[in-house]
Amino acid sequence: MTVDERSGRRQATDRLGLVLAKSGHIASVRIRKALAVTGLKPGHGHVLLWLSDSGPMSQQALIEALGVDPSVLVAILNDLERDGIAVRRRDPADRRRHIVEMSERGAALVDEVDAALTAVEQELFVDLDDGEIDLLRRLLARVRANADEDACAGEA
Amino acid sequence: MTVDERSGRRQATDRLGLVLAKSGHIASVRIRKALAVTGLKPGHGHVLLWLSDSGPMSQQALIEALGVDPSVLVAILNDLERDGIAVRRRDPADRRRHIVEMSERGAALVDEVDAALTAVEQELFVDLDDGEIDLLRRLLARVRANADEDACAGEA
DNA sequence: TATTGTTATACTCTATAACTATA
DNA sequence: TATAGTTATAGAGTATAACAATA
Repeated sequence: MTVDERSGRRQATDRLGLVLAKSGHIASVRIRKALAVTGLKPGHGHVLLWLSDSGPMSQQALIEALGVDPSVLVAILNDLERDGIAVRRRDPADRRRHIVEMSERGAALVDEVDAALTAVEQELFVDLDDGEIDLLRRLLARVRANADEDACAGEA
Repeated sequence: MTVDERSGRRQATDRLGLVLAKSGHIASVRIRKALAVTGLKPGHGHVLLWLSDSGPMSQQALIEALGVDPSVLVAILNDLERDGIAVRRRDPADRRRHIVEMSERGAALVDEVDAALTAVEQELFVDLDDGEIDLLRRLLARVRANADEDACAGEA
């Protein structure tokens, strides 16, 4: 870490907050471009992956999983449903809830989404070995957990 | 890393590209909120830090440093100049160039920006020790370098 | 009264293309 | 002809607030 001798301040290139924001944005842009071949935007692909991993979910569960605003998820689901990729149906046990489910067409898209993401990751992390990739994943998961805790504490 | 047994696919929570994009966005949001007390937006604060670290710079140099589009930098500098935080002057050696410099008012703001960023970093990285923070910084710097190389190769 | 989902809307950030002036 | 900077504009992503339906 380089520290300026006059000010004793870390340089902008070393501010981890800025570095994380920048590299995250780079990843977002790459993902958006890679997913374009599937006709999906990042949030749409992300929802599809969750439905593929976890099966039918309520919108609330998806909101928590993706960490997005309810209005954002509604817009995503409107698109997915219009294109026949996912379906909303009322939960008979609680008619306020919508259960979201992949359609067959959605299931067919998952592999494309997966391949596009894998390609992006190979580009971005090309010179990291498996151990470093796993390390990065763990460190970022802890950052995310810290942020979630803060958010919960802030709400309470 | 968890792998689904049926599909052999990584779960969404383990896709490093998605994790990086998400944690980066969280950092962006935190930085934006923290900088609000200084009256600056993230890009504006970032420019100010670079001018503080490196002294007067051409707009081209700032464009490279921040990794933004020229039109984005112009908008930022218009704001900073309007608010008396930075000044543009023509380079006498090449009258196409603008040399950008902090004003005294800008210099006075740098410490506030620095403090706001430090506060965000303490929140986000609270449970990482110094070694882990440094590790994360190095890993992300390599990701950024990979992306820059790709971008250059793509342009050529 | 609280919760789930919806709509309308506005704001931030970023990118694209066409332009001016200087070299 | 190429480069530095500018402008206008459009798009993606997100957040806010007010709302309907159900519990």
